[in-house]
Amino acid sequence: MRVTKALSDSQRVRILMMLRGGELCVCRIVEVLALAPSTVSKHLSLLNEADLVEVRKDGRWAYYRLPQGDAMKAVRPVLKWLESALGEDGSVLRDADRLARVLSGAGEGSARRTKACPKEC
Amino acid sequence: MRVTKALSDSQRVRILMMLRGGELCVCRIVEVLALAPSTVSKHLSLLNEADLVEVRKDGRWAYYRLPQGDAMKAVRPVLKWLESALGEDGSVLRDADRLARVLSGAGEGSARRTKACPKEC
DNA sequence: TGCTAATGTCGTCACATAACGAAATGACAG
DNA sequence: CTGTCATTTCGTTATGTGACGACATTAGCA
Repeated sequence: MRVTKALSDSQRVRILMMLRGGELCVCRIVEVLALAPSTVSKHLSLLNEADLVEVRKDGRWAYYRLPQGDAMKAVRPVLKWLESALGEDGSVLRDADRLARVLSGAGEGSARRTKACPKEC
Repeated sequence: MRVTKALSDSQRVRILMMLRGGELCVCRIVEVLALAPSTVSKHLSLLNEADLVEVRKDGRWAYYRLPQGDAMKAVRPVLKWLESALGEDGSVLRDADRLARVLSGAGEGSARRTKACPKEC
């Protein structure tokens, strides 16, 4: 039930869909979802408990990603189904858009953020 | 989200698992789950809205079953995954047991209930 | 025509959970 | 060591949801 409960919230599904493109720093997810950091953190920890995401901690930053290796095998069918069920859903598409803008560093003073969160997250 | 929300409750998952063996009358589901009829009815209507079950009304009885035909195609992957994830879960196994006993008409005064709900549901 | 029985609907209550802000944690910079 | 920043944890509040019982509905039967 942990998995289905984790999937029963739309914000968590949005996170999973965003992670299809690769790992993301918490702060970027916060930016895209426009929720309080503490709220996003809670969602991520629920997804983690359900083994739907993995964490990689690097310095002060935490990077979340879809499961890799063996763990991926268990989760793959679910993700595939999610994707087909709502892969082209409105909010998912909008998130992808916003994420692209966030990753390219739009809206900030200078051209920073090459790929990962540092420098300037 | 309707589907994932429908799957996020354990009673509803129990119902889906029970239906793998074929259609069931509401009263039998009530008997196995040991919940109030109104509660079970609500669960069934949620599953129905999520297109995870179909209804067949016959006289005063309502028989629920997993989707057939085209609808089945959309739901199949989900059911397959559910089955592999918790097909041999404790409560699911216990339900199968109780269901078998209910269907065979154990615990009643006489030998009724040949296959469908009438006579004596 | 009424009666009975099986489902479904509605209102209510208790509890789960998503959201926030405040404070704790842990890591790096000085 | 101290300060700062990203993240997490904690406590609170508002809303969502599962459970029940009471009642409405509908189908068959006397």
